Parts: sequence; structure tokens; C-alpha cells
Amino acid sequence: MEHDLPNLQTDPAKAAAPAAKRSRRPAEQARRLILDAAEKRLAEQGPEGIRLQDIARDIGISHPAILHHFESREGLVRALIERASQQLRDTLLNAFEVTAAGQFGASDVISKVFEALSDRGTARLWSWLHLTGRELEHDVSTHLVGEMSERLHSLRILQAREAGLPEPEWEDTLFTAILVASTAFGDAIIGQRLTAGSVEGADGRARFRRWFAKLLMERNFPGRQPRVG
Amino acid sequence: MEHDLPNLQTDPAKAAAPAAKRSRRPAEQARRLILDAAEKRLAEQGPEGIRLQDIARDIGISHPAILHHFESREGLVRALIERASQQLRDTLLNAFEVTAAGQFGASDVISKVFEALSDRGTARLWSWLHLTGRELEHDVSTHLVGEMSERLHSLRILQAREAGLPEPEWEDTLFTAILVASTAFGDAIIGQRLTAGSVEGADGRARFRRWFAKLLMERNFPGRQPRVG
DNA sequence: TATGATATTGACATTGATGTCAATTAATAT
DNA sequence: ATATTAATTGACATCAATGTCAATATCATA
Repeated sequence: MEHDLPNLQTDPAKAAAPAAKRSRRPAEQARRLILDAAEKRLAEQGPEGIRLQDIARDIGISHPAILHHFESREGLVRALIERASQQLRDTLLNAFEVTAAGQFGASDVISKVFEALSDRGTARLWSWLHLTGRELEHDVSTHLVGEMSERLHSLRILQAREAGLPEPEWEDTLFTAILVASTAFGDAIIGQRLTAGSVEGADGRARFRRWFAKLLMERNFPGRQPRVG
Repeated sequence: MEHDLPNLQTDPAKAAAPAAKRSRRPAEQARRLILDAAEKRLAEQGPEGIRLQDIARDIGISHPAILHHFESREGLVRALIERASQQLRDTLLNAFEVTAAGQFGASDVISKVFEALSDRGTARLWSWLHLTGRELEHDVSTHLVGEMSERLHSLRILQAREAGLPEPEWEDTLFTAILVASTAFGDAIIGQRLTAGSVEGADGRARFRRWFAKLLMERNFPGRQPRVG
């Protein structure tokens, strides 16, 4: 495909190559394009899938272009983490905003948490983060769970009053949040395999989520039925 | 292209090092030594920590020795997975053997599952497996959960009869197993971070486990108190 | 002690990835 | 149009990791 050119640094004579027109995007857009491709590779192939050459090929650019926008591979990784963290945070907190306004359904929240982690390999990115020790720099997990727990606690207090039940303890709420987070996380990483062999039907994981939601719901509000989403 | 160069002999004049006596182990032992070191690196630094040179340095050998015993890096990785799978399987199934004989305590089983995954970075190896898609070759997860569920189901039926409660459904048992597995897995990977920021005291994760055990226990045997281990 | 088998090693080859740089070219402003 | 800015690129430098190989050292055995 490529012709061997005489290795002259400056060759004013243009060779016959038609040289498909070079495309050029504004920096912002280029960064997004690159991050999307990197994210996809990470989700599909894991950490080692983030290779500048490959990512560049995916989107039809040369790898120095990536370095131009992110300084280094490390810079790209950092930006990727930064963006994914922000997105996860928004998605999760949003799940509570929505339900806080209207009625509270455990299924809704759980579904959103599970989806947020399943989506676009977010959990994969997360586990990689923790595997390689990068969570020390960008520690979102800790604060995020704290924030989520606070919102959840408000909701639970509200619900308990309505139902005439005693207020839940703070640690119980916190542990509930951790349970949901851990489970969603574990499910995202190994769920596919776990259910694939044993659970009948294609909707195994969905049934598991509903079962899980019901479990939590019954524990907290013994009378009610969870809304199945 | 390639010309065979005459093999240059090492300069006889630079023999300064006393050349510490070379140690030599039986193959079996050498393999174990290497696998241990590799496992440790994986647990501490993640996938990228498995580098032949580093592992070799850790145990004071040269890296070709590793290649001699495992053919290739890939061979080392496969052997590592093989061994860890076997160990995890033994540990987990053993947890049920023990409790099956005597009395059944949810805490006991849960503790063992959690410990089995926390120990020696087993969960880290597992998540790496799933991240890189190696679970396709060595798919232990699927069968393992199936087996565990079967044993758990026997126990639950026994327990239900004793307590005069209706027999649990199979899928309920299966989902319980998946829940425990997912949670233990998630906890092993991100648990440290999750509890670090929010849960007071150093025994946060232990308290979480007990809370979790209690939750499952109360659900299945509303009257009883779980044995706290 | 001598010998055979094999674990071990140093030197080197090879491959693949990141990073550098000067030159090029598309978009934008003047 | 011309100049300017900045995104893009090809060629190359560099480095690190795996893998190869002939030579060497150690253990077991005769």
C-alpha cells in the first residue's frame, strides 16, 4: 500500500499519491472522538486494549494526533477516567433526583444503578481503576457512595414516616447502598457468566435484578410490593 | 538480510564478580516459586505487574528460567489461572462441606466466601480474567456457582423442614448464591474504598459482612438470630 | 569420579509500543 | 488572497518486554 519514498526530508516534488484529503476537527471534537474510541476498546478488550496505534486506526487518524491532544498515553487515560467518573456520578445522582421528586421505587433506583454500571463498560473501567491502583488519584467511589447514601437516607426516612415505621438507622442505609453498589459492580463484571450457565431463559439477569429489588423492598417495607420495572 | 555473526566471546579480562553459586531446584518447586511470585505481583499491581523480568528479579533468577518452565508468558498466565481456579474451587466447596456436616450458619458461609475472594487477591485475578476475556477458556465461574447453589439448596431444604417452613424455590437459592458471589466479588474489588470514607471504625467491612449475613438470615429464617462470626 | 540430564544463565534478536519532530495542510482571521 | 494558527502526519528515535540460543553449572546416578 505504501510506496517507498526516498528518505529525503524535504522533497518538494509531490509523488503521485492522491493523498485523500486530510480531515481536521476542532480540538474539542477530536478529543471526544478519541475518548469514545478509547472507552470502547477498554470496555471490549480491557486495559491492554488501550493502545495508541489501535485507537488511532479505529477512527482513521495517526497516533501522534492523539499525543497532540492528550500529551501522553497517561494523559489520555486520565482524561478517560475523568470523563467516565463525571458521567457515572451524574447518572447515579440523577437516579435519585428523579425518584425523589415523585414516588420512590426500589426497582427504579436499583435498575438505574445496575444500568449505569453495565452501560458502556463503566464497571470495567472502574475495576481496572481499582486493579491498577489509580483510585488513589481520582477517588470518586468513596465520596459518591457517601452522597448516594445521604440521599437514600432522606428518602427512607420519608418513606418510613408515611408507613408509620421507625426510622432506619444511618448505618443500615449506608450498608444498603454499599450492598447495591457492590452487587451491581459484581454483576456487571461477572454477572454474565454467573447467570449464563445456570439461570434459564435469556432474561436471567433482569430477573435477578427484580428479585434483588424485591428482597430489599420487603425488608424495608414488609407490606408493599415493589414496582416491577 | 541476516548474517550470522561470529559469536563474540565474553571478555575474559572483566571477570570481577565472584559469581555467587547458582542455585538449582527441582522443576516442580521452581514452578511453584515462580507462580507464587507472579500471583503476588498480580494481586499487588494488577495485570501489568506480570512481567517476566520483574518476577525473575523478585525470586532471584533470570527470566529465561521462567520461559524454560512455562514456555511463554502466556503459558505462565495459563498455569496461574489454572492453579488459582483450583484453589478457589476447593476453598469454596470446602466451605459447604464443613457447614453441611455440622450446623448451618449463614455467617460462616458468607465469611468463607468473602475471605476466599479477598485472600491473596483472588478477586483481582478473577476480575482480570473477566476483563481480558480469558474466562472463555477457563470458565470456572459458571459451573462453580451451579455447584455451590446445589449444595446450598440442599442445606436450605433441610433447614426449612426443621423450621417447619415451606421449601425454598430453586431460583431463589440460585439468586441468593449469585447475590453472595457478586457482593463478595464487588466487595473485594471496591469494598475498601467504599467503606473507607463513610463507615466509621476500622472494622467497617467486617460489620458490613455481618449486616449482610443477618439480612439473608432474617429473610430465610425470620425467627432466628444469625451466629456472629 | 565420571556421566547424563536438565535447570539456569548471559548475550542477543525481535517485536511492539510510546514519544519526538519537522513538515504539511485545513480552517480562520486579516 | 494572504497570513496565521493549530490539527495532522510520516519518519524516526527510544525503550521495554518477550523470546532464542549456545554455553554452563548442578544434581542424580552409575
